[in-house]
Amino acid sequence: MEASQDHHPSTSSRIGTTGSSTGVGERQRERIIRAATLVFSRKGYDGARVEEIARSAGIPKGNVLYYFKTKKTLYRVVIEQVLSLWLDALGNIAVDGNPEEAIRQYVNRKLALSRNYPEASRLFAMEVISGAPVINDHLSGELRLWVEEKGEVFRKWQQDGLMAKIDPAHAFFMIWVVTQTYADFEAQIQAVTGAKGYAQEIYTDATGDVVEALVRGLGLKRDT
Amino acid sequence: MEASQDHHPSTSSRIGTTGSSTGVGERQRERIIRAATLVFSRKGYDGARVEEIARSAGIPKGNVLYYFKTKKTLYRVVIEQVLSLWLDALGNIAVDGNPEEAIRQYVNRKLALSRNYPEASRLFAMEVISGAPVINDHLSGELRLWVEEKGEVFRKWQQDGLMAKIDPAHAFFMIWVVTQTYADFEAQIQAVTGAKGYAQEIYTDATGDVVEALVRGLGLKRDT
DNA sequence: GGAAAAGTTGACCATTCGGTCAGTCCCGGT
DNA sequence: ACCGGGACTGACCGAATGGTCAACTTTTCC
Repeated sequence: MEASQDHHPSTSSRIGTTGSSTGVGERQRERIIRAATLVFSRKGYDGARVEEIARSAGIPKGNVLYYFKTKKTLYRVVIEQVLSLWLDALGNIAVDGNPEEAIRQYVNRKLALSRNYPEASRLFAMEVISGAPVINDHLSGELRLWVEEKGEVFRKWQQDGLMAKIDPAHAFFMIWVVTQTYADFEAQIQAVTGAKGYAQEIYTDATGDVVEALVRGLGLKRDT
Repeated sequence: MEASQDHHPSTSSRIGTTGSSTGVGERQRERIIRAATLVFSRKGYDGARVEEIARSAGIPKGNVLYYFKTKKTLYRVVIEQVLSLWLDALGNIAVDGNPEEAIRQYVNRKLALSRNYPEASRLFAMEVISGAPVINDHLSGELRLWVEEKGEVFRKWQQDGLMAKIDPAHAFFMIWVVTQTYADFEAQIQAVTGAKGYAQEIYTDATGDVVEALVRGLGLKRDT
């Protein structure tokens, strides 16, 4: 909940309302953002059509452009929201406590994220595959710092013999990519497994195995 | 090397030539396919522009449409070529021999693939994230069969206590996604690690760690 | 050498796209 | 009742897009 950078309607008034509704068309804004996330996540920025976003939101195209002056503005807002969701979920990895439990929790948290917001995960993946033209700065800024910081924790664990000696950054890549697979490659997994009730079945089945495999792969031990 | 389904020029004559050049414009065809792979892998089908593909191939747009009647035809050819590359690389996992070595080889083979053909990997990822509208049949057909078949091998290993008890399909997902990360998420990895000579540094550094982590994660043992 | 086939090109067309805009609707305040 | 402004809409515009085509050049084959 942040990231506004546009035009006429925004979080400007909001003070003068009766007190109950938080902004009149604020609902519309979120409707549009939700629809845009969906379309952008499937087609990418260039492939997405404003009118399709509008249709998906159930409103005319003109109305979309009323809230977001340009397609690019809308994309920025959407992807920045997705990114902040992603970064928030990175959260804290408990420095103390035992590594195994810490990572187990972290993995589960990320797994839940891509289960609950698969479109967000896909949009993020799309952006990165496209070369991250929009969020590159965020990646080499905030994310990089986060990795360096948390990487130190990994290094400490490794020195204590509680974690396999893997370049911390690559350990993160491995965790991230594995947890996101089930959202990003849903189509492939669905095709291969022939799953019907995808959301429920797969996640429940896979979660356990995957977490264990990761913990094992990273050689995480319980602090004694 | 197959997959032609278009228009006038194709692998029609080829017999009558002097013997040296295998078709005159056959080079062009491949030029175009290479360029198309690049553009499609960054923008996806809808986002890619025929003219951009043409520019990337260094020829006028009209010439591209001469070899491939429509954008869709070109995309089909390109992605089917990528898919066959992918499926070929699946190759055989040695049924006998020790599991650890078998998977180690398999992972290394896939890792090499995404190092040598990162655009192919990205294009495949894009297609799947978009919902695999074109290759869905292939995935639920050939790929699914392959997984079921090779999954049996995994199950046998598991019964012999040579592999952790993970749903075989998910074991494959894990292997695939980890090996593809370095191609698909290159932008992110580059941003986070600040790597300059990406292609060389990262792959050399990561390969070892990743392979070990996977082998460990899948609980693979050497047959004794 | 010459004609047919294959290859190449820029001009051109219909459609679609992102974005603008004038005008309408709906609301609370006075 | 009336006003003013935010919310909304469909018609519209210029630019870009996928695709066609007729003219032209090159290659192939007898």
